[in-house]
Amino acid sequence: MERVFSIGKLAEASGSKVETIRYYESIGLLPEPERNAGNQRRYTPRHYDRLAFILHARDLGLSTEAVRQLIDLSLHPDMPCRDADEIARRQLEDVRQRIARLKLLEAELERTLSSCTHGTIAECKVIEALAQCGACERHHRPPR
Amino acid sequence: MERVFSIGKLAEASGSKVETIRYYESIGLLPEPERNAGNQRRYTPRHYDRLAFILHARDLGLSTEAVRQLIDLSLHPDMPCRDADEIARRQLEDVRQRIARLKLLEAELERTLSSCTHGTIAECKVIEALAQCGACERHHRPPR
DNA sequence: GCTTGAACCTATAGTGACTACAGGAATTAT
DNA sequence: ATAATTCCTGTAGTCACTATAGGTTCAAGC
Repeated sequence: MERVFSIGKLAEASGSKVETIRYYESIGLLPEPERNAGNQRRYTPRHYDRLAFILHARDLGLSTEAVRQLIDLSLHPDMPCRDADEIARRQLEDVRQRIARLKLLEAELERTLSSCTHGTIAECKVIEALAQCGACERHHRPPR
Repeated sequence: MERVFSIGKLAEASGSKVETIRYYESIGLLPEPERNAGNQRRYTPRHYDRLAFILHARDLGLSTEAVRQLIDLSLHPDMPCRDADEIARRQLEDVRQRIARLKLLEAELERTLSSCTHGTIAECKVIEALAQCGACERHHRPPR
């Protein structure tokens, strides 16, 4: 007999939530587990492994769609791994862009904050700075 | 007579979209503009300024709720600006955490990719690395 | 003045990735 | 045996938009 456990235990062990697990099942990322006599889900360590994979990949910022692709790939072990590699590479590209973008925002918020002298709203630089452009990336110009 | 312009022109000038502008009106971030004889919205430069403020703050990562708070604050110019300052400060904190988090992910993806030798899926390190923990921050341990 | 096509209108539904709730049934602890 | 907890399904809500349908108005060319 194999060790099985409830959805609550799986949630606890994986650091996720019961609802999230059911959600992953509903979108087909987690296989439907066996049920006990009372219709409750019974999970095996293989479910834990799959869930850990999903959670980790999501944590890394991959979309559920990317995760689905990786799972599909892993079910075809004799295919070349260029595709999995490509997914990771695209993700790295994306992460780097997000970092660069956030650093701009950080600088602008710092600038915004350092100019605040804690007077009244009327002379508050935070709101003023937010109303202006600074290192802003959107391309717009006031209507003439 | 004041210069007025259509929602399309406002979208173009601000670098946003017609639908987004109507959405901001619907959630009360943008005041309802006047309408012309044919029920079409006519905007003034003041609308442009407000919209630019919203878009810029959103760009900086503020939630629409935070933007709403800032707008409310700006309508009370004689209040102390500590509140506006606090909103920006919380946001900076948040941005810094996101950067730190993304840098961990970047390192892990780099590690993942550098170990890929382009064999078959069966020996692919990308999927393997994603299944494991590395610099992962979620707290979980396999079920015993 | 008329026609055509672009831009506008409202209302509703869809997105992603969950989260929360209602109203029960099953399990576990005492 | 009873009470508390956990589980079930199904539906609706979240955020910040985006898209679509089906209709009206506007601006330009003839």
